[in-house]
Amino acid sequence: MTTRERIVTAARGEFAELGLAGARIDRIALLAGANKQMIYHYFGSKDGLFTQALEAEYARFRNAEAALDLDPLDPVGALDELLAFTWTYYLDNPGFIRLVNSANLHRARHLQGSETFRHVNRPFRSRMRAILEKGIALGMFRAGIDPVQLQITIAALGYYYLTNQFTGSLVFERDLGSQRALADRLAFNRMTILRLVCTPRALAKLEQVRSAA
Amino acid sequence: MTTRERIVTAARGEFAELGLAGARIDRIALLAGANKQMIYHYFGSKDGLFTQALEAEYARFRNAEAALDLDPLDPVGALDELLAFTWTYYLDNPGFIRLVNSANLHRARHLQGSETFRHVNRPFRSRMRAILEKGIALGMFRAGIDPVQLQITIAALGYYYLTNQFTGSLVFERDLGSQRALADRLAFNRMTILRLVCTPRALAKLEQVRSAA
Amino acid sequence: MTTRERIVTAARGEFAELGLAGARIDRIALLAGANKQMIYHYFGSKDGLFTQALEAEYARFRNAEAALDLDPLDPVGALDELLAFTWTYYLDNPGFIRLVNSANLHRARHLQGSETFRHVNRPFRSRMRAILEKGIALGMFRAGIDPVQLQITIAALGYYYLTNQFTGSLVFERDLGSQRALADRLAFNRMTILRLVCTPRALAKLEQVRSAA
Amino acid sequence: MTTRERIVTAARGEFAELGLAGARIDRIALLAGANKQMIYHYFGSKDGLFTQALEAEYARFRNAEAALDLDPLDPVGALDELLAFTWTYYLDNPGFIRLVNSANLHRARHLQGSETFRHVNRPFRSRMRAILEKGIALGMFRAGIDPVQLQITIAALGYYYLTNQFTGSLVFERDLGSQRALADRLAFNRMTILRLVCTPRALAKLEQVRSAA
DNA sequence: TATGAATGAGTGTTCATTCAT
DNA sequence: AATGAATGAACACTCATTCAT
Repeated sequence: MTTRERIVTAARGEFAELGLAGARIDRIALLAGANKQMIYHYFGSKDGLFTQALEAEYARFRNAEAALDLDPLDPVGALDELLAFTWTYYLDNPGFIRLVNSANLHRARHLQGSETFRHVNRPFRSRMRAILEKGIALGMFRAGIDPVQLQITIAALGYYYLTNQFTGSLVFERDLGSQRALADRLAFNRMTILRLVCTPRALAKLEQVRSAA
Repeated sequence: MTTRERIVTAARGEFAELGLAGARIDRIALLAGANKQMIYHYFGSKDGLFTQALEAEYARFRNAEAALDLDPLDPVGALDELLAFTWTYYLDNPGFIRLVNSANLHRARHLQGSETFRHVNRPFRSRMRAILEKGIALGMFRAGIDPVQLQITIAALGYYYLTNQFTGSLVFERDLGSQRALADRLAFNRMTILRLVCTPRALAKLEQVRSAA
Repeated sequence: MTTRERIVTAARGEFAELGLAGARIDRIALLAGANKQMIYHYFGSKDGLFTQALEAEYARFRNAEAALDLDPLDPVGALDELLAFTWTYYLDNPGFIRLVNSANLHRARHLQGSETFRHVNRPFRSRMRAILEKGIALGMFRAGIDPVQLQITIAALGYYYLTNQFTGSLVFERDLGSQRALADRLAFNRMTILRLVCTPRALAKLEQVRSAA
Repeated sequence: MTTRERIVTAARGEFAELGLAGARIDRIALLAGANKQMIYHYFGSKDGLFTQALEAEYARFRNAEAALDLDPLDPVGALDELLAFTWTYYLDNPGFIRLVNSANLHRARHLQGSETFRHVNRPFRSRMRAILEKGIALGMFRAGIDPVQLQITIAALGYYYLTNQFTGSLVFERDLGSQRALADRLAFNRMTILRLVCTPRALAKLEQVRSAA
């Protein structure tokens, strides 16, 4: 790994853990095994580094998403897979949601001009539309669902649960982070999405199958 | 308002805007029209102030929620009202979700020992259960829905959309904060929750009513 | 002395010795026996401190100048006294000319908006005019001499010699800073000014007196 | 121009503008279109470069001065020409006086051992003596004037005015840098020098000529 | 209850300089 | 002759916190 890459990696961790204001340039340099000045050489400023850490984090997420092969699946399976992938990615990469939160604390100002960010996110907007259309054609999905709202909803169900699990665990006096709780939540989210998207008939069939199992 | 109250008010704003690390004690004192030393006198430290700002913010939210009179409503109406209230509260009090995010960035460490926090949140856990049970009894709601998961889901659908509207607007190249977009989202969330909770029969009736209108 | 005064005193020395860019805030604080933060508390920035150091330095100079009692002297004596005072002040306060040089390196930008600076310098512009007029009335001074040019010239003769004595000593391979050299220069400057200002008749008389002595 | 020359040229500008401490090696390299390392290769250090920039600056001045052909002029004309040249050179090369000031801020330490500097300045010390002697022989100049003091005085009258024009303009609330003010100053300096040097008789004749014109 | 002065440790950033090629 | 990567020490400036009153 080049020095530059090591710095970005360290930065992703530090910013995710402590936010932009809480992160320390010194610590990032130390973690990256690099000199502090190199950070300024490559990224210009703490904000510049934050921008690039965000870009890198998003690129990783979108690359993993792109690696999903949904084509062989039927629409319900594809939706399911997307939901599961999103959930699992959030779980396995807690830094991602933390960084996204930090980006939004600053109203995404660090990504405003970023071509990289735009470019990395664009491909994923047509995918959901295709799945929905296929499902409608097969009579499995209800018509009239906005793919953007659906995508946001899939993200929301997992993201909110995980990012707010700490206050949530206190509010509900229940450990939202246990293995059991996590599994339950995934199942609940699956149900939420299917009931939202599927036609009553398709839903009935799905529930028959499940209760048979 | 007492000096102490003015400090907490200023702190809620400052912490919401900039996070714990980004907030400045000096600025809070200035905003509160108070002496810096007063902050230490009343709250001991920046973290102590952060804790109390969080407690106050949550108390406000729960008080507003408590003021909702759901009793005269049928279960669907009650659920609807709860959803709308949550959404509207988030919209009107953007500081709330920003502060909660900051609390979670620090893994809710500042609320761990807080009796106030526990006390303020407790009443609201039985409410959802009551609504669900009433709905089930009337044949309107499906059985087997975990009230905690439902409550989390209602929050998630609005919270995620609003807190991530900045990155979201860039990702989807669509202004998620416009009046139109906000109204659309609320409608979408209502649909999501009703399809999740209602029996197929109740749903069909609801949709009949709506298409008639 | 208050902390504030000690800081200004230390700053005058440090800036005079090393210029604005070469001066070190740390060292000024140390020299002043003060905390670094106090400098920012009182002066806002290094540039702010530089401005106030300049103002203080000029104020000292103008105060010393104001203390001169020229009224009992005849015009030649007054001019002489002014010349000698200027020279001696420069010699005894080498920081003054060094600081003025630094101010001019920055094109006096630090004094541009300074009311203090303006206020401190204003009284001294009418003094020279009065001396000249008195001398002309007595037939001792030539008419038509611009008091501003004269004042600048008096300053120039001493200032340039002293501020450039280091390169000058190398250029002329002669120690311009020795006691003897300094005395010679003052005498030379006196001669320069008198020949510039006095009428031939007054000059002749002066030279008679001197050669008699 | 060789890289080395481009570096020295850039350095003269940068040091003149910002002083030794304010100058930036990076900027000099950039301005020179050279690599930073080249500076260290050729000059060893920032101080080394400063020394050579000073030497080059002085050499340019002395070369221009050497190009003056004073021989055909009478002593008054020669003195006049020297005064005008000095003034004009300062005006056209503001970097010169700024650099000399910087050299003196550091007490000429950078030129202490410089053979180049010594060598470049030596020829000019006999010139003034020759002019004075010629003037005395012709009965135009007073005897007993130290040529070194005279040379310093000629420099002082222009140099001080120009280098301190920024504080001066504020002190006198008059723009010392306007075309008009500059012309006035040159005339005043000419007068100062002539009255200093010329015999009363020569002066009287000069003034007759002028008032006739 | 309130205040202004003071502080030590640190914060992002910059600098002249050197290394490896 | 020339370069890009790297560095350690320092830089102006800031912060949460405490002291003295």
